[in-house]
Amino acid sequence: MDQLCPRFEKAMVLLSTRWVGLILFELLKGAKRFSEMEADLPISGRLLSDRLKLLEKEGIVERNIYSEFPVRIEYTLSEKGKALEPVIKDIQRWAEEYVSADDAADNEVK
Amino acid sequence: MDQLCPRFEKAMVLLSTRWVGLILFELLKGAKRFSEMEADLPISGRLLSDRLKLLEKEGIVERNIYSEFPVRIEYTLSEKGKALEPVIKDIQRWAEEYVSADDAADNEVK
DNA sequence: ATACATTAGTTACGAAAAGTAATCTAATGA
DNA sequence: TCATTAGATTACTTTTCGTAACTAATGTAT
Repeated sequence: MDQLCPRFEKAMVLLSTRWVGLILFELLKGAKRFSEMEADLPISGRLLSDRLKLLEKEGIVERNIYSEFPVRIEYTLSEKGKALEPVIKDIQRWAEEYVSADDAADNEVK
Repeated sequence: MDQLCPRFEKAMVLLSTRWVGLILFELLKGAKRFSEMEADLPISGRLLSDRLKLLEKEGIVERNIYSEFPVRIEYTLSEKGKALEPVIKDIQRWAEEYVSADDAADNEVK
């Protein structure tokens, strides 16, 4: 039995947190507002708020406030966040090659 | 608001399932028995059992029974499972570069 | 001044899911 | 009968989730 690298384990736990992957995917496309993400992702406002706070705390997401009318708040990826792009891209490639349309349907139907 | 690709969403949900990443990491090192994984990973037997069943159902993990004394059961990655290696490697690289030792400590201390 | 609209959350709370440890089952050979 | 491996089951606690209502800041209309 060998030890897990603590940094790896930490990364894994973070990235395994529900919705974190999808939020990263969303932000890789560019800056997003709270309400845009809420509309795009199958996630409630409460959870989205929780996750954004978590990702901000971890230095992965940045929160920018623009004092316009009405107030506009944009979320973007930090350098640390952008560095996760290869992970997301690999998952996309894998999904295209190995996840069948039928498998994917399981998610919807419930 | 654009639609999420169902295959990608399915892959993301699967890979975001708690412990799945660590189990894949473990199996990328080679065939493992139930008790080895239980010892290596911070996860109870019940959950390990659940996750292995899930991964087997998804065609990612294979379960091989050897009728020896005592019975030996080994888990290995299928081709579909091995194809996830780049994802895990990317996460390792990212963790080494961006997760500080202090951050990693958060995981342990609780 | 008062009331309303807009964006971005927060809070409260019950329901559901996930977590654990400990104990039980089953197959097989010594 | 006991030991070994693998896992299922039970009983229980903890965490997480989703809905819906509420807050806060700011500008606009009356």
